[in-house]
Amino acid sequence: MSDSKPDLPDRAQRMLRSLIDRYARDGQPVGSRTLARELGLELSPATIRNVMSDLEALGFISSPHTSAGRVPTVQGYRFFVDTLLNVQPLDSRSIEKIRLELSLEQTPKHLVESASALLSGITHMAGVVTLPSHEHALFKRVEFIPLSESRVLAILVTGEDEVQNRMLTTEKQHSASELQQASNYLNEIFAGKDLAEVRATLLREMQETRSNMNNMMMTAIQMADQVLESKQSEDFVMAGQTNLMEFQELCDIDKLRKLFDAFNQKRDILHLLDQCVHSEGIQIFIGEESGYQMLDECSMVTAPYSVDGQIMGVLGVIGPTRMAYNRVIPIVDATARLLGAALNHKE
Amino acid sequence: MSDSKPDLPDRAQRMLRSLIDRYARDGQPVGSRTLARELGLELSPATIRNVMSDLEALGFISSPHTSAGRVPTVQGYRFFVDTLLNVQPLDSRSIEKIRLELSLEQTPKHLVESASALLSGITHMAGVVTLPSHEHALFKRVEFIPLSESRVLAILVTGEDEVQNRMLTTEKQHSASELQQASNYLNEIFAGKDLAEVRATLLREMQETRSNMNNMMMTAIQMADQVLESKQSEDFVMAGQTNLMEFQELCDIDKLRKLFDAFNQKRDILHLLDQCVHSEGIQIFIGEESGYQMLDECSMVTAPYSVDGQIMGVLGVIGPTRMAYNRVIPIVDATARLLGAALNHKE
DNA sequence: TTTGGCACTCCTGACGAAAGAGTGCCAGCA
DNA sequence: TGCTGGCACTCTTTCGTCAGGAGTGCCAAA
Repeated sequence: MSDSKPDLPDRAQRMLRSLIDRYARDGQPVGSRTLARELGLELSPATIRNVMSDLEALGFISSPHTSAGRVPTVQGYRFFVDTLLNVQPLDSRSIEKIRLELSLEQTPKHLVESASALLSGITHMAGVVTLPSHEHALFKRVEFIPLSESRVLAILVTGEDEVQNRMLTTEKQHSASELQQASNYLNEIFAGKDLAEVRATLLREMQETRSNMNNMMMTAIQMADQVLESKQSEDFVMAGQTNLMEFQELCDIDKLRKLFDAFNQKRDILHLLDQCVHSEGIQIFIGEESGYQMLDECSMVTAPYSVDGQIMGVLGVIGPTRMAYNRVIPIVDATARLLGAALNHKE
Repeated sequence: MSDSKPDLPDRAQRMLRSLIDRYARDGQPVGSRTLARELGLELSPATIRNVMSDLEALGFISSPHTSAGRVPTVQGYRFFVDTLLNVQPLDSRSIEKIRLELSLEQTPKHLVESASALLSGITHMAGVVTLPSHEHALFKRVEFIPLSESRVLAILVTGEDEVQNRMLTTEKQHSASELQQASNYLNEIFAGKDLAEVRATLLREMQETRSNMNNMMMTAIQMADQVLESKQSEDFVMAGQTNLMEFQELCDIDKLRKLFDAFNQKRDILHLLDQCVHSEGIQIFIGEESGYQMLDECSMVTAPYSVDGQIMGVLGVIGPTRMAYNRVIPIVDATARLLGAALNHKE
């Protein structure tokens, strides 16, 4: 049964699990007596103390001061999460609730907002979802609208009628009909193709000798290149930040401020989320592991979400390190799947 | 000199002003001795006490408990702001700094963000700016792009090349050329007109007998109506929320949470800002005056900003009730003007 | 009208004692 | 050898008390 990691006796494992469990519930250091009761086994506090001493020696728990109970360390959580966490799949009622909620939303943007609200609502922590990447959206059509001598408005319609506007500045002036021809040309050859592929093709064409290209094609390709080059700056949506104020470990106004500043700045959080994009499944940062000081007492559980096997973005939950990982992980996991599915339906 | 409000002796006024001033600085109740020193006049604390007693009777100040100093009440602030506040215009260096900062931004959206960052940065409180209303933007052109049987993408370009997308659903299917004709027609007759005016005209046309209208015109008008009807939901941009955590009176985690929830929800704040749109100048809500509980210990100073005499939106500052109004008001005022001017230049 | 004086109230911070929680260690027991 | 009860010890938390400080209100005198 227990494919126990090297040399941690079964009993110690169970105790670590119990301690983490209890600490998750009330955030107080757990003492030997409490743990004895918690554990249910017929063991005296003294025995528990011996094992706790071992766990402390291994660096899995520590006590804030001599006469306090023990608290899991980051290493303790890491071990717990990596080797002795067993996650049940989310119960079907919850899944149905999420699916229903998501099914009400129409646009990807709304879906993403709804997903982050769900994450925060269900976990009582902060939910975060990156906007779906457009990198692998399908090219549907493009239109060019001349606005002034040197400015052209490009409208790119992708996949499920997602629209993006780009303002282009051109050296020479293009007539409306020229632009019309260009867009017709592009729409014809690229419709239904993957945006990344379209871009690759464009680059290739621009490299090749231009002699055998007529004026119209030149225009078309140059403009399309401009449209595609400005990679949509990544962004994310957040909900339930204020839930984090409920946890005593974050009630310190100074920590709180650092945290909220990070949320507003977005840059650091985005960077962290980026790291999770290609993690192929649940990713967990515990406390200081993230490398960002403002997340010191926090953990982040993320999962990428994808459509048709293509990863579109990441979603997750940010909460105190003592969060109930076994509860949060299935929620994040399910939400990622369901968001992917919901995006797929609209597509 | 002093156009003193009925029956408040000059000296009492000066004392109230001093007290408010001092309280703004360190947030502690002000006692008679402190005030005596603060005031500079050669008056003994006992005298001060007598006058303070009068001010308390008038409801302008109150003491948290017997042996504490006095604190201005909401009525006290109201009186102060209404009748004995003299605001100097903002010094020209600060003005230049704001102007410069705003001049770097290109789009209205960026301008608004920059303005709110400036407000929060200069005042060390929270800055808030509503997005400019499009109600009176100028119609530049509209394009219709058919996407599927019943879905048409409408692109509305206004004023200084601001672009809005709308997805329309139509009963009957329109061909590309039909749509082209419709947009040509609309662009021809409405170019350069005020959006509100355009909408009014459209409504009128729809009322009139439709017999003398050809198919194309019908299409055009119906579609245009759809484009314009969905009034852009108002929104605002905020910056420096976390500055508010610095003030002890807001360090209570519970108050803080209510406040930040309100910021995230946006609805209530938006409603408040709405009330300020047509106030023709600086508007100040002090503490509970706003009617919203979460702003109990807070005040809000706002000013509408306008372009060519048309009010485009509101901006302001949210901070603790004890903020230095005489410093904040000129900042809000100047920023409103400068934002208006900056928007004008881009237009 | 202003002022100094005085008694009074209330908060605040310090100190110490007691209580409580938890630990480590040790000796005894199965 | 592993578990247990017991015990001394440590450290935090809580509570009450107490003194000090800040501020008030009132009164009588200038």
